[in-house]
Amino acid sequence: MQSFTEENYLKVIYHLAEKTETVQTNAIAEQIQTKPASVTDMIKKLADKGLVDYVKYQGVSLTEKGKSAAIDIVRKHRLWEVFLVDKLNFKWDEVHDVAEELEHIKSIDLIERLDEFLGFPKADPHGDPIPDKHGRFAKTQFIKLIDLKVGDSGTITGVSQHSSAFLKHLEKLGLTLGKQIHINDVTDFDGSVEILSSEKQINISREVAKHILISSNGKI
Amino acid sequence: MQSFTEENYLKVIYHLAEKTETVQTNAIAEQIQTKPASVTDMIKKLADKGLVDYVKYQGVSLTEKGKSAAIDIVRKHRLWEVFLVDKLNFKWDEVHDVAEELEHIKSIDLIERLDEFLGFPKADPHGDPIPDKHGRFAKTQFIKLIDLKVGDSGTITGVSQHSSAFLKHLEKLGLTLGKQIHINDVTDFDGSVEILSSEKQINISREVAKHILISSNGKI
DNA sequence: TAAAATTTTTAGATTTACCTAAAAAATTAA
DNA sequence: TTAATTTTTTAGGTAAATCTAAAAATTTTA
Ligand SMILES: [Mn+2]
Ligand SMILES: [Mn+2]
Ligand SMILES: [Mn+2]
Ligand SMILES: [Mn+2]
Repeated sequence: MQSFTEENYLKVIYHLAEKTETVQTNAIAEQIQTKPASVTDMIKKLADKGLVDYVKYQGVSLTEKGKSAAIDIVRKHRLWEVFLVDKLNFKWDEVHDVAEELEHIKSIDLIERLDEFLGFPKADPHGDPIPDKHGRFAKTQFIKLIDLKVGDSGTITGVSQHSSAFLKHLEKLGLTLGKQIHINDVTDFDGSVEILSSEKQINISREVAKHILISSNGKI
Repeated sequence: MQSFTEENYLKVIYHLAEKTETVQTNAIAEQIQTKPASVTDMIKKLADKGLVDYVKYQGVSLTEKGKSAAIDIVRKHRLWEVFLVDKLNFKWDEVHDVAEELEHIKSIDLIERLDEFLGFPKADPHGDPIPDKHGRFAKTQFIKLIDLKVGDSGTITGVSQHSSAFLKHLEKLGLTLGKQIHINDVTDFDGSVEILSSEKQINISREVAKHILISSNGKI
């Protein structure tokens, strides 16, 4: 069994490993909001427990055991987010911090029953996939909105930025999960994107377009 | 804001104070499963924070601030227990340990929304009253089953022992919350009680009878 | 490839919540 | 009302998770 703190390290390493094979001390420190020296200490501890592979100065990666522990925490986090949105009527920008706490509750029974209560959801309120109880989940193939071409269309199925500010902004623009969009134009001047959604013309900045994930249904 | 550990101390002191005005160091140690020396340390800390009144060698009591913090934790504990039983189909003997963890989740919003989702319940699965958001709740006037006389009858509305073994035993006897009971006889030999419930004759030991709480409707 | 910059680790402290052992105070019994 | 017992506190220490400052390794730049 891992401590609250160890679990947070595992989860952060797991997410960082989605970008780079081996994860750097400084990157972990930034995510955990702690100092690199503290990260080194904890990495050693996790290595002793067989949860990460670690070579001094070379970065860390999760072992199978560590990865499975991390996925378990991700599963809990996302299921709790679904609970908060579907059952307690939280907005999608309000759930992350509470889920950060709830994900550490230790009870296998609890999470299996919660999963059932929620109807075995496949994705959380931000479109992220929810691993099943064996840690299995489909690797979703999303395209960033920014990478679509003029004339392409698709459905918003995820976001790659979970900050409240960003999510509130999308909400205001009406760009929520499940919405159909069509690329009308890309502005030469600033790279901003003109899209059509729910029969409305919306202009979004490059920065916003980068973090909207689309399951494309190709050209109309 | 209190730490997880401080919250546990406050809650334990609150419950112990229901029996004795001022709470002893050893009593706290036993509940928290720790050593008296550790309790003394923590009591000093709580006193510094203005959560308890403490005179060396004289025991502790909660200040208004401490009491309100304790009631807040009790509220959370009991609401989560209702959630586990009503929504996730846990049995009444399975919820306590999970609720011990859930009660420490920090989010005012979460607990208010949970309360609403559950329909503002007034009592938890063991019949214990749930304080409202201002910490107010009716002091329930229960009578112990053991204190009833032959010929009395009433409704089971609570238990004063929350161990899984005890609750499972009651379940098996069919003595759950809301059940009507009638005292048929008290055995001279061992003080065991003959009761009538759901048209069945049941014999319960003194020990069991001590921990069943009845809202009496007097003699039939 | 040597110097500079960056990243990572070590060394030594700190804080929180514990512990054991021994001293002190309070309570109970003789 | 002493003596014995019990309760509580103090003193001194430990483990987990932090920190700062400085040293060491690696990477980048010139
Ligand atoms: Mn989240
Ligand atoms: Mn999410
Ligand atoms: Mn309980
Ligand atoms: Mn209860």
